[in-house]
Parts: sequence; C-alpha cells; structure tokens
Amino acid sequence: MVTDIPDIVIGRLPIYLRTLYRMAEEGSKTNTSSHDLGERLGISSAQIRKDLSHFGEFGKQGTGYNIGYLISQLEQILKLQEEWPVVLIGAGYLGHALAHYHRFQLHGFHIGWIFDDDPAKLGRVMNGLPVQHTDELEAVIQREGVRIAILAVPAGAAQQITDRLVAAGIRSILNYAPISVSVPADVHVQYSDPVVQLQRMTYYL
Amino acid sequence: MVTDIPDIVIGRLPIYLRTLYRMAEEGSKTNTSSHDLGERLGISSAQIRKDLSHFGEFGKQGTGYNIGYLISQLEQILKLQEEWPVVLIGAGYLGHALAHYHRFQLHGFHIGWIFDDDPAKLGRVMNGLPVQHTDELEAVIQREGVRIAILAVPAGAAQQITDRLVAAGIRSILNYAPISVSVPADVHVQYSDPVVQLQRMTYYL
DNA sequence: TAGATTGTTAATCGATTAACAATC
DNA sequence: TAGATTGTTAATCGATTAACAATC
Repeated sequence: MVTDIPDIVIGRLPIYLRTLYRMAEEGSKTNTSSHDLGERLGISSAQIRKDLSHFGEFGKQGTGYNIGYLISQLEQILKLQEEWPVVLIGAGYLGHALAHYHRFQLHGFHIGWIFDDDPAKLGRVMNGLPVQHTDELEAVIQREGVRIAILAVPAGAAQQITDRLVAAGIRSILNYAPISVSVPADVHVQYSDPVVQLQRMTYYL
Repeated sequence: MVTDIPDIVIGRLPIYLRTLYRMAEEGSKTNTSSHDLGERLGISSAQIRKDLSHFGEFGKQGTGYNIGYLISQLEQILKLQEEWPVVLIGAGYLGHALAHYHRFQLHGFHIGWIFDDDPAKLGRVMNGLPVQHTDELEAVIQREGVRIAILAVPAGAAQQITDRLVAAGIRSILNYAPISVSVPADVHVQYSDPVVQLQRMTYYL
C-alpha cells in the first residue's frame, strides 16, 4: 500500500497540508471534506480522495476528515515530525533572504550553516549565522548528518557544488540556480528558477 | 498547429531555452540535437522533438537544431523578445532579494515598482526603487499597462492583494506567498512556496 | 553514399474523473 | 431514517515513448 506512490501525488500532499493548517488556524470547524478542500485548491474532490487513499483511510463517510488528524497523518507520511537540519550555499541576495525566511524554522527546517566562497562575504553574519567558506561543506555535512541543501549560487558554480553536496551525503536539494544539475537517481532536486517561472507565463499574455 | 498546447509543454520550453543559452555561451558548437539536449536535461529525446513539433519544424534531419535559431524561435513562442514591466508586492527579505535579482533584467523582466503597506518600509529604496504604498497599486498597473506581478507578501494578505491585482489588469502572478489563491481562468499563477518545495522532498529521505 | 537525426505515428503508460456501493 | 461523504473501481483522458520513413 505504501509502495511506489507517484511523485505527482507526493507533490500535492504539502499543498493539502498547507490548506489544512490554515483551516486549523481559522478554527471555524474541526472537520473538512474532499469537496471542501478541493474547492479551496481548485482540485477535484475525486483526486484528493484518490491521493489520500494511497496511504490509508483517513476519513469517515458522511462526515469527512478530522482536520487535526489528517494534518498529523500527512506530517507522518512526509516525515515532517522531526526537525531537519539544512545547509544553505550562497550568501548573495537570495541566500540572505532564505537565511531569514522564518517559515523554514516554523515548519521544522533549520538552516544551520551558510557557505560561500566570495572572500568579501566570509564572516558576515546572517540571522545569527556566520558565512563559512565552501571548503568546509563536506566536513559540516558529514559531521552533522545533514541531508537537505538549499542552493543559491550562480549557474557556473552549481554543478560542481552539487557534486560535492551529493558526495558528502545530501539527498534533497532545493535549487535556485538557473541550471539543470545532474544527480544520481536517489537524490531529489526541486527547481526554483524565478526567470523560468515567469517565462512559463508570458506565453499566455 | 498553435492551438491548445498542453501547459506541461509550455512549462518545458523555458528549460530548453535556458540550456540553449548555456550552449550558446559555451560556444563550442553551433548545432545541437534532441538527444544532446535531452541528455543534459534528463529528458528523452522523443519528448523534446514532440514538444517542439507543436510549434513547427525547427530542425534538419542529420544535423539537428541550430542553437541560435532555436533560441530565437523559442523566444518568439514564449513572447520573450519584448521587455515586460513587472510589479513587486512585498518589501520583506524575499521582496528585497527579488528586487535585486539581476537575471530578471537580463531576461527582459523589468521590476519597475515595489509596494508594501508596512509604514516602516515605505520610502525605503531597493535597487533604486522607492517602496510605495499598496494603495497606489491599481493606479500604477493601469497607467503602465503592467500584466505581470510578483507576490512576496504574507499568506494573510495574498488573496486580497491578488484580487486587486487581477481587477487592475494583472494576468500572470509569480506567487511566493504560502497560500493557494483563487483567480479567474484567464489569470496564470506560478507557485513558489519554499516550504512546500522542501516538504515535497522529505518523503524520500 | 552512409550515418545521423528529424518529425510523426501508433502503442504504451500513467493520471484524472465519474460513478457508486458502503456506511457514518 | 435521510443526507452526506468516503474509498474504490472502471472509464476516460492525456502524456510519454518507441519506432521508423524521410531526408539532410
């Protein structure tokens, strides 16, 4: 039952979760339904039920899903009930913003180290963390057992840094660099190139 | 032939384009092939040929695609040969980074106005632009005919700002706010919630 | 010419949706 | 009970891939 879930399904779970958190905050009700959720997300109720059914039965006929219970189940599925240490590479404008992004902390992602190789940036403090030289990447990742990295470096540096991250033990990379990096099959990369995201919409203008 | 292209195809074109720009920079060859491109992107050559075939015939049997020509064709398809004015809403850390993101300018996206409603931020200058009050959103968008917006505001403000953007004429929104916004069918939203992007990968750890 | 590679067709694969029995 | 809503099945829809004739 928990074998070989389509990645596109995994990708929707955080969206469901995000909406459930909001419903919990609003506090106006303890339950929701696939129809209710779907309407808020612009997704069909059938798809939501199908997605959830990959992992178990979380609802009740007639009454739908208990919001708090569904949140805890999704957190468990996505392994969000522990704190994940994260390394950030790149201390430019984007790195600076990510170092201060308070929602990471709020959701259990703890950026604990910032790296750059620009001498002008070394030693600067961002949100309490000193910018370290990328030379120390491997030592930190191995010592701390870090599995997640955020890449905010120029395109030219991205592949080389990625290779080093992967060799040191990183298995998930959030990549803001404008380049497709090549990684082994067991490493996951999420791409977030702001230019690509805009270019994808101009077609429709 | 140019009717009803799947959005997933449109979404890959900027990725192809990005790789072609890099090939052009490298300058080591004037031509490429679907196989060559596919290898760099981790995509099958058949998919690349199929995607391109929605728009015309850009290659030659035996020799593949001329890099410069394919770039200009993709730019034309994606309407990237003009400069697009962009409004940025939200002058927090993320807004600050986006205001300084030099690749926007490089690719024809010109952030011309920054808005926020926090009195502490009004008047601050970011990359040469003063932070204006959101009250002036509509006037600017209409006067300047802006169609693209970047949203970097808290979740609580996002839907209300979105409604105002859409009413004023915005048709493409790059949304960094952690919420699914509801928009009319002719408005496109690209979501980029850093937390969601990380949460999507922890499942595999 | 021989080798390479396109654009396209048909087959395959996978994802979404509609429908409904089960049941709260 | 009657209404609501689940989880699941089967049907539909859409996207990817394999294969190949055409041709540079």
